[in-house]
Amino acid sequence: MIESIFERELRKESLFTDKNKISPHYAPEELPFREKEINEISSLLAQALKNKKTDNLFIYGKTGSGKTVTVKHVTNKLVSFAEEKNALVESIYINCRTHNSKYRVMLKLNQELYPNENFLGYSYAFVYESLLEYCNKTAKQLVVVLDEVDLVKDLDDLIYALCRSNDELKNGGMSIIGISNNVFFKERLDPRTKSSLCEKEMVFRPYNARELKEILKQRSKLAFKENTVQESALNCAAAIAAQESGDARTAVMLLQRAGEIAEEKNLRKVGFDEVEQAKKKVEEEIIYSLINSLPEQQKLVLQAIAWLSSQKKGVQSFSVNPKTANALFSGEIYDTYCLQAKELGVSSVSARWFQEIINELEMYGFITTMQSGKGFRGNTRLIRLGHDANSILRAIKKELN
DNA sequence: CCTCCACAGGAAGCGCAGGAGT
DNA sequence: ACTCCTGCGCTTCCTGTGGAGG
Repeated sequence: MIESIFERELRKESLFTDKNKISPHYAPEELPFREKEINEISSLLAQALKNKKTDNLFIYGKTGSGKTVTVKHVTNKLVSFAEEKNALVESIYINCRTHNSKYRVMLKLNQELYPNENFLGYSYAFVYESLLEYCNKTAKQLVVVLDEVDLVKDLDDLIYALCRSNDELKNGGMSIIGISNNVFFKERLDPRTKSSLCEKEMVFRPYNARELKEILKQRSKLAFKENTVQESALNCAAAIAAQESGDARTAVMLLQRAGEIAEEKNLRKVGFDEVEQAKKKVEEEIIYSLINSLPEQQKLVLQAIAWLSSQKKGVQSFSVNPKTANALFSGEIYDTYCLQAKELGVSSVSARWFQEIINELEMYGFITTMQSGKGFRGNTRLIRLGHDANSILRAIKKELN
């Protein structure tokens, strides 16, 4: 029985030559349609090779527009070039989703710089000092890449500390590259932080359908066997991803899943239909992985929001203002959240902390909020779900069993 | 105009955990 | 083994804001 399954799987002819190369994590050698950006970042970072501090750079653009992969590409080249020329340059990449406070970022920096030592439990001041010491001792230029920088809670303090360190250092220096996919994030920054972080700025335009198709073509050559991917599949995946705000990650995932579906069906080629089928799968996967990383209380609040918006009936019919159509008041969300938590036998947080959760959910892009403005309940926020309510409910249910 | 409602968000502080110093 | 320290999630308390309604 089991052997026959193994047997069948073994005999199945794979469509892939190297499946890894069509996964969203794979960084190809060539980054099409980003030559201009690569050149700009390179000439900026070249200053570090001359042992000068480079201007801080702030990059924003929607998800899947190639920000992270471009920056990583350039910094990798920079470091290997520096090694060849004996220049004192080091680059550190930090994802602020997991390192979301100035302390955690500092900690991570030190752990990268001193891989054999443990800094857990030391005070912030100590960790900061040891970072300075590293620069002073080695006289290196550090390029610190802060990905998803908008998720750092005390970002003003962090940027201030990193910038100020340059004044305290006798040797070496520190430059920051901040990456964010939140367009409004910059406007909310403290003016001082803004001016120090955004010395140079870059916007990554989303890819259009034609560019996405080229990217997919390039990737499919690497990952699939020859002539296994039909033109129609590429077109379809590119079109879907272009609609989803030009996200190359989605495009690549679509083709990957479509390939798997085609294999399951024992097809020789990946076509239009497989991509169509992959679409639903990918959408759910993206939502699921986003929700997966959320703490329990945030999941519960999100569940309440999703539940309310799926239940919402009739109310929007007499809301004259299109701004408020389909939107929820934070008060009603809090009540539902408390109720649902009680039903599950879980404790709920205070109304104050609930506000913070709403803010976090907004930062992660699950919801959009706006000030109520004229005509509605004074000073309150209108909250709207950014994704399909039912998919979110399903994903959370899966999470909470 | 005044008061109340419903909310946003700042400030202070509390308990816990994990580590350092002794 | 103990005390002290720090970060962190969270609560409590408080002030501010703008519409609704008398």
